[in-house]
Amino acid sequence: MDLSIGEVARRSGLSVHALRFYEREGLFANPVRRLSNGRRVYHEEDLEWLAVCTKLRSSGMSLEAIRQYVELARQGPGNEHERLALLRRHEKDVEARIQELNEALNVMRYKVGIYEDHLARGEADQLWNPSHSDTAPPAGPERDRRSSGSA
Amino acid sequence: MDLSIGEVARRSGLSVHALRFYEREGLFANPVRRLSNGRRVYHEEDLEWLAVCTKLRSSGMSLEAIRQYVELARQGPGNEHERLALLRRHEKDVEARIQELNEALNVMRYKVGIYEDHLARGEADQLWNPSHSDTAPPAGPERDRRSSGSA
DNA sequence: CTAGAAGCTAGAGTCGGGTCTAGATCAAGA
DNA sequence: TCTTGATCTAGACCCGACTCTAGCTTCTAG
Repeated sequence: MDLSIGEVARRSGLSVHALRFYEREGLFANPVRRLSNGRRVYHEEDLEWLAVCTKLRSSGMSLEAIRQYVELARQGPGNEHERLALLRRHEKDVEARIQELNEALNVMRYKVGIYEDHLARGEADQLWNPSHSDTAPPAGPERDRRSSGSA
Repeated sequence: MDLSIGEVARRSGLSVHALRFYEREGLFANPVRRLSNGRRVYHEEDLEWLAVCTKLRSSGMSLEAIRQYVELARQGPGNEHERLALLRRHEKDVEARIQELNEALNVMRYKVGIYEDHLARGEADQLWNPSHSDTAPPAGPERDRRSSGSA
């Protein structure tokens, strides 16, 4: 039932380096125990916690925020509202980020659409000429006809 | 019509440092000209290009990718397919990123929901007890009843 | 004329999140 | 026994994207 650091690395997708680093940074929910020879011992629940961690990381949550979260959890019951607040705050951040990405996506799709149109019509040589406006995105920053923010 | 670096910084939201840095990195569509005293001169179109740049940046496109893009554009007509490919590639990346964020969001919402439920029922003291399972997210990694990946 | 703001360059520093190295120890198999 | 491979620690290094500093010049208002 005991897992070596190598095994955990393999199964979590993190490197052994990263695992030791996470430990130093206080990111483990339970302290990592050692064998008498000094080697680290992990268990299934560490893997589960790491899975949660990497999910949070993949959403852009900083190691610092994760550390705060585990610290609250380690203090035991009584601070659930704080933990909830922390999660909710990050939830808002992620929503905002998705929003931002979608906006950028709109701009890019607009530009891609223009490229495709012009290429399809064989007008590509006109397209890259400054003073030929093609850049105003749906709700973009360009304001009139004579601009070359293109490319 | 000429703009100083300070003016451009103010209007673009980038710092003067960043503007000089971007220039060194070859991110300007047109080379930045200088006054006889050595000072940089910008124009409206630079501002427009910077707006596009910052939009791409905000979507996570690296300066390196942006540099590749402007280099293609600077080479003039003939490589439109490459530019299109570059944009499309990044579009795919952004879509994947949004997907990833949404997945993390689902996990977080699931956890937040649990916190709320239990808090509402005043069962908070039970909630943080390992061996009390509450963590399996909609399609998460946990596989059975006896785990403590919680917190 | 002078102070202060703004610009210039080259290069150093920062920060987050790891990654890698050196040098030592330890365990298992041929 | 000897080798191979996994592990250990402390600490150096990396990368991207800036940010800031030092030391100097140049413009502008009073």
